Amino acid sequence: MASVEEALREIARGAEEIIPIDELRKKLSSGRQLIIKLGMDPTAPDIHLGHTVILNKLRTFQKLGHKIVLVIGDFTAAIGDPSGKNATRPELPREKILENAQTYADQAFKILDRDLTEIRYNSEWCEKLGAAGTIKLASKLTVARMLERDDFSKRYTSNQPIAIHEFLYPLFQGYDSVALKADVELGGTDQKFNLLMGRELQKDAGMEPQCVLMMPLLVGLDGVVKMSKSKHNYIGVTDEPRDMFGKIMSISDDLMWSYYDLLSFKTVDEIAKIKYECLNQGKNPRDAKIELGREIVERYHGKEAADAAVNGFLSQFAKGALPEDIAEITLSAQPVANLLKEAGLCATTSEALRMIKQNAVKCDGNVITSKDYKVEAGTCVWQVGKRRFAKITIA
RNA sequence: GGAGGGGUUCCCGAGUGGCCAAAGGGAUCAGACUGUAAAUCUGCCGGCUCUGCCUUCGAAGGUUCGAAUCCUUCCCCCUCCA
Repeated sequence: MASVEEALREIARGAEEIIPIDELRKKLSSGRQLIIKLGMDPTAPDIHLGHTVILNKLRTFQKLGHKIVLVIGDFTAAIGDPSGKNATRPELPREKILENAQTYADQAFKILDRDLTEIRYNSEWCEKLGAAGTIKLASKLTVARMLERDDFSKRYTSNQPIAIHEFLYPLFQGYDSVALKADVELGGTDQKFNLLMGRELQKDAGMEPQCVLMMPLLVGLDGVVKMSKSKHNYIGVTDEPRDMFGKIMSISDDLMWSYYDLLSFKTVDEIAKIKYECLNQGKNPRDAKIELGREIVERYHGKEAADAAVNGFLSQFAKGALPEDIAEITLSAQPVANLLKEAGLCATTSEALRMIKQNAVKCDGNVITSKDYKVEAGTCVWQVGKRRFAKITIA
């Protein structure tokens, strides 16, 4: 059994903020099994690397023997977490929410120990509240307090709509903590308001308030906003190995260091060493990125797939070779633009024509310069841009 | 309930009767340069049977030779007053 201080150091690693740290120390010292809560909003089915930052941290708690409770927000999903949003979220149909929740949980178990994890749906206790309970809950907070929230105040001052039900989200999330008697709740920094709500409601209910641990938000592939499904800047844990690796290779060097800190299982010292080598000893940052990519792909797909992804990448982009498995398709003779559309290389013929005009289309390595290019019978490898390939046979 | 402002192509945002597939910026995509990095430069940026044609400016009607722009009704958002 690790000492309390050791445990605390491990828990605090990479964390943005722990509120309040003294209470957490006290809870850890008590020797009892703590209830660690993580809420999940099942509005999108795929877990991406941004989510894993927190899941990795949950795993740390698991290793220390504490109990993880994943709260699937099937009830609150009807609201949609307004955190960090600048718009009201669309409502999801019930069956879609449950389906997402299932997929979500399955993916979480790529990281978490299934035997030490409990999954609860918050409709279990939220539905029992009924209208009367909800009104009582809503009485705990003032509108002024609610408008202190950064995302709400921004929307409010910029004349964006805020629906009343969005105010209920933090309250229900806080109520989850009451229902579960949570000791610690994890979340991203954007969850601060919601997480603290749990503390307030627990105090109000006369129980020991939970501690709050916030992890930094992982920045998405664009290098600007946080990784999220809706921004299309994410790396999903179910992404194909080659895709996953390619996405990691496409991030900027600055972003890479942030990914190292939040995603790598290497020790802080090991990461510092790699960084030093790149900055002072002429190590190519590309190689550091390859190492990171390999580690992450291996975590979700195994060593063999990781090796294949790395090698495929090197031969395709560093040496200019063709990728290994190119989709094969047989089509009838037709104008080039239509051919590219039919083969799925371009979304529309207009796009295909544009690509041709921009010298982005190649047939067996030769740039196609005219839309009037005569397609001949036989098999050729067609390429659009750097990464779209198809082997087309003209019947 | 009253008064006023507003809904434009992925996003922001110009556009008040023809020169509008619609300025400008962002994102995406492509080309150059590279480490498929970033930055930078260039181009593209509704669709099609592509020197032309078709569909688009909250929705539906209408006026007009011609409407994103004018009129009518409806839907939605915001602000102030009550």
